[in-house]
Amino acid sequence: MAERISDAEHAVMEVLWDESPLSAQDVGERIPAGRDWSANTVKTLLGRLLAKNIIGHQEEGRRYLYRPLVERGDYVAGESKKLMDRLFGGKLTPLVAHLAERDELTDSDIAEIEALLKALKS
Amino acid sequence: MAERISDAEHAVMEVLWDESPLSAQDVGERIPAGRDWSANTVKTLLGRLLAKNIIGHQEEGRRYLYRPLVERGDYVAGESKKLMDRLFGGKLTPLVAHLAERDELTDSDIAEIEALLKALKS
DNA sequence: GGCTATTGACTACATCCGTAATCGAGACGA
DNA sequence: TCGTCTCGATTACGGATGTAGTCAATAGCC
Repeated sequence: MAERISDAEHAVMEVLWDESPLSAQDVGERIPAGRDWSANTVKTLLGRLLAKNIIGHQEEGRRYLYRPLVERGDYVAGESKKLMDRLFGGKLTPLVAHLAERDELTDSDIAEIEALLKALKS
Repeated sequence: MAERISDAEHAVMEVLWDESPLSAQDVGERIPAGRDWSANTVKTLLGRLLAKNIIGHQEEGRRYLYRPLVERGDYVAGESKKLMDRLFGGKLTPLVAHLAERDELTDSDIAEIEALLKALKS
C-alpha cells in the first residue's frame, strides 16, 4: 500500500475527506470550480483510487458510494515529511527559517506559532 | 519559465547546487548512491533541464560544464509554498500544529523554533 | 591517416497522469 | 417488451517521466 496519490486524485480525496460516503456524481458536483472535469473524468479517478486501495466502495442500489480508506492526517503527514526530507534535511526549523527569510511570515503568524509552541511545552 | 522540475531532475539539481560548474560525468559521479543511473541517464536529465532553461552550459574543450540558472532558495520557496497551499490552506501554523500533534517535533526542535521566532521579532 | 574512446544529440520505450469517449448491463418509463 | 438513461468498466490518447541505447562528431593514440 502507501500508493502514490496524484494531483488530480488528490482533488477527489479532498472532497471525500470533507464528506463521505458519496456517489460518483456527488463527488463530481463537489469538485471545486476551475477544475472543470467531465463526469467521466471523476469516475476514472475514483476507479484509480479504488484500484490503489486508497478509497473503498459500498453498493447502494445500482451505484456505489465511495469513502476514504486513508486518513487525511496520515496523507498530510507523509507529504509534509517528504518535503522536509527532500528540501530541508528532514528538519522543520530550516523550513520555518526559510519562510521567515522570505518574508512569508506575518507578525500574526509568528505570534500564533509562538502561542502554539508555548501550549506544547505545558 | 518556472518550468517544473521532476524528481529525477531534482537529484541532478541538488548536485549542481552543491557544486558547479560540473561536467556531465562529474554530475554522474556525485549523484547519491542508491539512485543507480547510467551515464546516459544523467545526460538525458541534463539535456531536459537545459531545454527548460533551469540550467545553463558553457563549453570547456569538447564538452560542456553545467551550472544552475535557478537559485535553490527560489525553488525551495516555490515547493514549500505549493505544499502549504495544497495541504494547509497556505498557512504555516497548521503545518507546525500538525507536526506537533504527530509528535514529530522534539523539545529541542521547539526550543530552536522559539529562538528563531524571538530573533525575528527584534 | 585510420582506429578508438569520449561526449553531447537523438531516439526509444514503458509507465503514469490528465482528461475523456465508448461500451455493456441493469433500471425505468412508455 | 423496447428503447432510454445511468452507472461502473474498459479503452483511448497525448504529454511527462524514468531509464537507457544508439549515432555522429571529435580528439587523441599508434
